[in-house]
Amino acid sequence: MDAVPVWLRERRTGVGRPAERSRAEVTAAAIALADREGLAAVSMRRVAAELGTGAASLYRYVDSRDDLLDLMSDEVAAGYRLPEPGGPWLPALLEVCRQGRALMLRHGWLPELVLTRSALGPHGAGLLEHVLAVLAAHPAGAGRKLEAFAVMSTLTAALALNELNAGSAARQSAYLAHVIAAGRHAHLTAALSGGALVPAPRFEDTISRVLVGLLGE
Amino acid sequence: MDAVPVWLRERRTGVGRPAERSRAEVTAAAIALADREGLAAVSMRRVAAELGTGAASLYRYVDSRDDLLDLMSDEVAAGYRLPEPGGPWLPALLEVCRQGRALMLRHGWLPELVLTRSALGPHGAGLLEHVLAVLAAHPAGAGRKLEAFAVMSTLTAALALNELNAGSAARQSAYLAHVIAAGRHAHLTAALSGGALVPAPRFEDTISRVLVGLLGE
DNA sequence: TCCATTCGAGAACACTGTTCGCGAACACCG
DNA sequence: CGGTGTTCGCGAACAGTGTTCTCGAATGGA
Repeated sequence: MDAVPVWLRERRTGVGRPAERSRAEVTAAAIALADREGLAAVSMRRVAAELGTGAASLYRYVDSRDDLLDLMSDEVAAGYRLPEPGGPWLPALLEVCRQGRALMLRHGWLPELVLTRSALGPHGAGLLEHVLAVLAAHPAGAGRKLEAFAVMSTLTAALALNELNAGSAARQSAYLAHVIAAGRHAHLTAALSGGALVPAPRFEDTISRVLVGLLGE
Repeated sequence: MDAVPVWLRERRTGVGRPAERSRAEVTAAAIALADREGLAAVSMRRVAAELGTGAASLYRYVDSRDDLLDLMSDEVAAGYRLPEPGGPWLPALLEVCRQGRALMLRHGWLPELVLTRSALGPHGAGLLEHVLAVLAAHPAGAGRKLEAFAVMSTLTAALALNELNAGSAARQSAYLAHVIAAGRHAHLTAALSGGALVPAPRFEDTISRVLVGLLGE
């Protein structure tokens, strides 16, 4: 099997008929479509239609739909604007998470990709490099630093997903209301009895606490 | 729109032709299929074939495939064997995570469902009730306790997913090796130069640190 | 000019989730 | 016993999906 990731299969030399489009162009079309109609709308046919071509043509640029999804993830990761590493590590990592959250809220389909598929391409590797640079002076081992990166990504995506779904959570609370009405589950009832009065912890506070727990003060 | 979750739509009264199967039977067939061939193999036609019926028949028990996925998640959550709440909260929560991890390793399709869809049914609500009971004496607010539950679930699922994908991560490391060979990314190179010598932090240690960071000592 | 090589894309294949409609099966009622 | 109301089973169909095959068209280098 050739386990070559998308990012290593490069364009052939200048021989033969030149391509009318680029991989970046296909990726951009897919992102635009996902932004507009969600990840489920990103089918090969619809992306191709977005470009005014046939579905089969996309396979000249991409091996599969999954490849295209990986390209989309990494392309969005190009949007980070990170300062030079330096200074205390916690604020630096929080800034990474803040920007990650902003990117995910702008592209509502991203959290799902980040959570279920963990492929990092060039921009993802650059982000990881930045995090490791920020933690360069930290005494923790490499394993724990890599884990901190994974936890940061996962939690940022999960919290962003919660924010995005906050509107359409009627189904959820409908059933929870029923559970409360049933009488059992005293603690659940107490926790939710405040209605919307339950103060949701703020994003940065949560991430901050988790990172401090993981890496020490 | 009737935003009624699956768990509220109950069987009608004893009038009319009786059903030949039960919702639990359909759920069990779907779980068996997913255990054997993965979540992608769980199509309405294949689940129906597992039961020896036609695909359309399943819609007598379930409104959609998504409903069936929610039923599968909650059914697995019935597998928790939780002791009576009491004693210090940290070991009690760690026990929950340990069992969650075991369930997810046994059902490799579960992490994806837990991460992307957060519907909790009867057993999920029971689990949340247990966690809240364990934290009953804890001074944190309800919002933070609910968040702790979400973080526990998310992190357990994400770490289990990593373990499950550890074998087929050749693609990933192939590209990272290329990135290292490229010369840039000094910190990434240093972090991974140990090869397999990088000690992966242990599951319980990670979860423990995160929970302590979130909820205090 | 020729040609190896690449690209574009229509057609086809094997699927998918879901709906419609009809015949069959049952519980109840007179 | 014969309806009758209601539900169930499910074949057929619809609108899509990812992917492969194939072949004509386009190109740069010789």
